[in-house]
Amino acid sequence: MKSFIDRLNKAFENRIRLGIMSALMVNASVDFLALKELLDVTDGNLASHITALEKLEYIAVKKEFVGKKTKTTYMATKLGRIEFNHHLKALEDMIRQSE
Amino acid sequence: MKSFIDRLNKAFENRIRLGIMSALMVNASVDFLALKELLDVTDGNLASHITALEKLEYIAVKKEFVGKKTKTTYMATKLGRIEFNHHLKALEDMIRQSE
DNA sequence: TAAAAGCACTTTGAATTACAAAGTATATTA
DNA sequence: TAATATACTTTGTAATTCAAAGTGCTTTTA
Repeated sequence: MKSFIDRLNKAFENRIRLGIMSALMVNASVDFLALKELLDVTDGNLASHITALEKLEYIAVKKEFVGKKTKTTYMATKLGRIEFNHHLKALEDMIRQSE
Repeated sequence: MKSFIDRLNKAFENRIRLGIMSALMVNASVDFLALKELLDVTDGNLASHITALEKLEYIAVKKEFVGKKTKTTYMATKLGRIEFNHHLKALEDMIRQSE
């Protein structure tokens, strides 16, 4: 039998990654600057957490041109949504010690 | 205005400390061995997380004699319960992006 | 039009955190 | 009495997190 904490996803343990995912769960897409302001982090720090979530394929990046400038937006992938919901369920179960 | 992630309590970011607190929220008291088995961690690791929560006065230790042997049990303090509930509320707010 | 500033990063290095393993003291069981 | 168990502490390392600085491009400002 798996313990409660093993069902928690390590990718979402960090508050910033949790914040990124939360933002991308309620908003179809969010850009870099908005995330940076929402989470109040340095851009280097944000970029590295974004990269971590990207590598896991929990979030996807879209780069498009607005005139000559690139605009980068992020969104949760299907997998990311599934895993995040699992994580939340595991959290809930642990807190309520159900099962 | 405080961002969502600032309202999360760093003490509860780690999964093991989160697990300890969860266990102590639903059980009046839990002993070392039970926590160790519940969380499936080495005793050194568990002890250090317990110490961290103790220093913050989120949990309290009770040592009593059962015959000649000491029995150690842990329980959440009033402060610990308050802070944990705040943390859960902050988590919820962040996930639902309310406020 | 040259300089400054903004955006979205990457790289670097350092501080913090988390962890296993080993050691300790006491008590119990074989 | 030797082995095992409990509840730790100590030590050292590995992993994680983070700020700061640097980069390349674009836009704004003087």
